[in-house]
Amino acid sequence: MSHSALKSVGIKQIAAAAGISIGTVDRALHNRPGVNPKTRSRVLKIAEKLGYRPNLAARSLKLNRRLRIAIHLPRQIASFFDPLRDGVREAAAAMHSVTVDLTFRTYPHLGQGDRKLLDEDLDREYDGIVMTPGNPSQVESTIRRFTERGTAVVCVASDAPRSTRLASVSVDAAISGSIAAELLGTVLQSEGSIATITGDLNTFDHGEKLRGFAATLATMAPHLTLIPAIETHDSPKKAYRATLALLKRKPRPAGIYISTANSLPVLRAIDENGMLGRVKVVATDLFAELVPLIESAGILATLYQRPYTQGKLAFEMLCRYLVEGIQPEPVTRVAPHIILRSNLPLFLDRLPESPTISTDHNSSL
Amino acid sequence: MSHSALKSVGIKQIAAAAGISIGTVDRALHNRPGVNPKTRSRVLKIAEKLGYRPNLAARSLKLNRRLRIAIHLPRQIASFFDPLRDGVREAAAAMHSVTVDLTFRTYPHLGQGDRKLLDEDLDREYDGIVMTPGNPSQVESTIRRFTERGTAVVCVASDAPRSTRLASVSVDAAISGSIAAELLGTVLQSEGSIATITGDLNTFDHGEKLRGFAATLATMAPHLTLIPAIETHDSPKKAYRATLALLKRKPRPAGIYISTANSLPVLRAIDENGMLGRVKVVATDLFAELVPLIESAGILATLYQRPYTQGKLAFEMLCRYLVEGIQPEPVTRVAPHIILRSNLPLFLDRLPESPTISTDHNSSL
DNA sequence: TTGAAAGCGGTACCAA
DNA sequence: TTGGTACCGCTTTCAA
Repeated sequence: MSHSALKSVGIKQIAAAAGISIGTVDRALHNRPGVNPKTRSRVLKIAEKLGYRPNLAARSLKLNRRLRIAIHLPRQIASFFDPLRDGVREAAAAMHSVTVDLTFRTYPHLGQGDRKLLDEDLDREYDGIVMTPGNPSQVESTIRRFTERGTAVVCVASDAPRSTRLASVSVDAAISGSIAAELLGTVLQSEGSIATITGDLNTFDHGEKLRGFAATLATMAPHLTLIPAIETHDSPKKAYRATLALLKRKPRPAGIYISTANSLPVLRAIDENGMLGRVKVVATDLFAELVPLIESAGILATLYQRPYTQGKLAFEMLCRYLVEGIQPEPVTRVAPHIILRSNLPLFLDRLPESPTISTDHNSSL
Repeated sequence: MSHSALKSVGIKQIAAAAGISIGTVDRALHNRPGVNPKTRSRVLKIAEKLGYRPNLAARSLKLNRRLRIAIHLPRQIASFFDPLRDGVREAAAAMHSVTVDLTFRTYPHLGQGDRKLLDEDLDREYDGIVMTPGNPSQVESTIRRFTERGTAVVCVASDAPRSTRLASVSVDAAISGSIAAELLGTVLQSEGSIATITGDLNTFDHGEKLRGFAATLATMAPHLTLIPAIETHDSPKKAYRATLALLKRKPRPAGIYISTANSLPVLRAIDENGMLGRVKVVATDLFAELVPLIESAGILATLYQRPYTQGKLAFEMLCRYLVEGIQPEPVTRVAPHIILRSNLPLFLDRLPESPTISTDHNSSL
């Protein structure tokens, strides 16, 4: 099995072994036209036997490729998408074999202007695109047109499972919901009702979270009753008002699961009612304003979706595919981190410090 | 700030701009002897202005380096160190710019034969070593001798903070302990006592875990009393007997924190006393036998130390340093994953399937 | 102190 | 269908 590759074999040694020229070896190895089938199979066999591994440094030196990749993400919610962009940038900077042209394209909200911006880029001949599908049914056709033109599309943060995207990277949304249910079920040991607050149930990720939450609550915490989900559509005002209404219910909900990173208005409403720490809250993601609330046990836990890691993984996949032709796993599910009071310090250095205004821009690496 | 690097600048462009030859440019850029200081500074300035980034593909093609790296790890506990080795292998396989010669060196237990094996490798001229320090004071001198000979040492899974190691990668042990304390403190709401079971308090990692556990228990769960720690020194028999003795105490401990991956004998003893699920247990790491116990709520949670990630990170650091000369962060702390019933499925695919017998071997990539 | 040139291992083009 | 060769950007050796 193991080849003592003390002297690495190249096309030269293959050519010598086959008694032909390196040009022919190259053509054979790459299925290029104009090679005698017999020669070809002989070359392939020798290459296999010698354990030939192409020297990627030499290849990339010669080809000197440029990869044009567009990153289509919403500006909101910045505490999530900014680090996601950082992850992409970091991964791009680590690419040694290729020059990567990154173009960041930014639209206001999930599902708000995303499609228009994508359409603008249709004829810009990108090699690949990283994007977050808001409402999948609205972007499926656009994704299809990209892939038909040879642009590989990777979904990040949410998925469009029925589209022609190459791959997707996101947290396992159903399990995120399950974790929230288990945590609330463990802490709340007597009967009570539980509310859930989400962004938009049409977004695949959001819907999955609530399905997972409901399922686990039913099995692991049957003493807790689930109140129908509230959709805020990323509107702080709506979220705030809905929470106020929630807290007026009789009986008052014992716990709340906020499945979007947009949790501040909800928490403000809870705080103003003096219920912080009394209503048990599981939030989503991490940003500066959440830190004191976790430290003071104002919220029970937050499920950190590791945006940086997601961006990095999505980009790495896309590049491996474009450069080496390696087909990625269609679905990669990142495990969310459960952030409690005790392990919060581990995550503080990943907080985006200053909420800088990010504008569309182009960076060449 | 941003250079429109549309045509990437190389030493050729610098040479042209300076009106000299590429040979001199190279010498100037690399601080090689025999360059007029004035010429040198002029070259550096131009390189800076042009935003010169060396073409790593060309460099590695020319240099065609081989990196010799030894991986010194214990065989036990395999469920931890096997995936750690996999992480190293994976990272090595992903190295494109260099040929990596990996040599795996394996000794029975942490702190048992590690030093002898290291000494054997002293004059083998490795470029780097990845190792787990058992008792730091015992390996510090060996680490020093390696670094003096120009072999970079990276510690993984535990640290030897006072040694001359280049860097260390491990979970944040103190916080692992804190998490365990917080979980037990949340679930156990009435008064009671808590036991801790560890490997060897001399191992940096183990000591830190217990310190973190004790500190957090005192502040976040003052209703729980801490029983003095039990050291098992990786002996299953000792662990089993100590647990039996523990369960005979009056009052019986309400919770147990097992801070080593060697938890099976403890759990067996608990099970045989019919106390599984009644005594709340927080374990460490993940392996096949633990899975049904988590699924059935026989244990509360396990703190997964992500051995695969640790191995990958340690190796990547070492290589970045050896290849690009980039000084790594001296200390990298990985956040442990809190595995509960609900998120267990996310981690099952990382389980080592068949406990294959691993022998020392050499693999060339 | 500097310049000129040979190659590292592939790819691609032109000639046979 | 094949062989020969220039070239990618950098390092290194030899000559000036």
